[in-house]
Amino acid sequence: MAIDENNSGTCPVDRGLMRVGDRWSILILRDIERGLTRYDQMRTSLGIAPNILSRRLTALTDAGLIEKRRYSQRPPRDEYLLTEAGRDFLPILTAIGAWGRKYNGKGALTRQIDVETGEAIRPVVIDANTGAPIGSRPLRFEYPE
Amino acid sequence: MAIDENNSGTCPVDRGLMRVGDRWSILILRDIERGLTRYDQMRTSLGIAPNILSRRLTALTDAGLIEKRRYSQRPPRDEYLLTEAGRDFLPILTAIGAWGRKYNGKGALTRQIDVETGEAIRPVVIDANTGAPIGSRPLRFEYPE
DNA sequence: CGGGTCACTTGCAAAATGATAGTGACTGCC
DNA sequence: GGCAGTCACTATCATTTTGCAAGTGACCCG
Repeated sequence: MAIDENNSGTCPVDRGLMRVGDRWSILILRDIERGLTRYDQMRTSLGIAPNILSRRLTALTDAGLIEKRRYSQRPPRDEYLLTEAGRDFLPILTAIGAWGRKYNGKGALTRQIDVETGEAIRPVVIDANTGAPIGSRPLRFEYPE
Repeated sequence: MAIDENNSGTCPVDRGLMRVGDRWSILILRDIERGLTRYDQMRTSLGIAPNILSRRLTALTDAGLIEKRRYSQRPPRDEYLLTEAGRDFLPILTAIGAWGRKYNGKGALTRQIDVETGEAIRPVVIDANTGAPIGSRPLRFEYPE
């Protein structure tokens, strides 16, 4: 499916996926979060073909999730950093990770540790209004118009 | 990228994406959540080609996120329902939706309303240990071995 | 000057996706 | 009983995307 440039309907999920709707993009964001901000670091970490990596980095830059920053003039070297939108997406990564651990977690897995408490985080999506986990209270959809 | 059948490394995000790492799969889960559980409902809602829809439904069934249930013997009619793993993924959808609304929310969008309070939900990913939103406290990665 | 690193681009093959048409099992209508 | 219509697909083939391998250009280091 081509990524839809003109907004596709009224679904906010769809709007989100317009920007990060493929596997490589999400894996790239994960790598940047882990500190792998340079082209070759990502290429070897992901095992991705260089042309595909270029394309995805350009797409993520255009989508406003990352930006290129020159960290060395000579030789010219760039790194890719998260923008605010990109950083805002990271909690979703941890939620996907928690789900992946639960349903496909055979073997040893990387964990994220809260530096202060020393404990592994347990990501949960809640409704900030009620504090209740999503799924624990009945919801309904409200469609515009 | 082909969906990797043998587990790819120690990253739980990767493990999660192995199962739902494409746009259509996520959109299908969203549709089922909205009550569109039948083949033709999804096909018209998504505007997806029938062969692709079949393939995705089979993949999601194999991945254990949905299951086929016969709701009519004559004529033979099936619907697709979420499994526990599928329902567990839904909060991530709402988080993606919240992100999509924030960063690509031009125009009227569908919202989810808490039936009891009547208010639109505001999904946030928190760490169940500390109650703090992910991103508000420093974390570090712990790699196995 | 001859490697070596980094960050790519180019060309081509392989795989996935998408459009369109067709199939099979029925129901409901006249 | 015949024919249109619905639902849930499958089959075929064109298009698009992905992936591999090789090459390029800027630079540093000995």
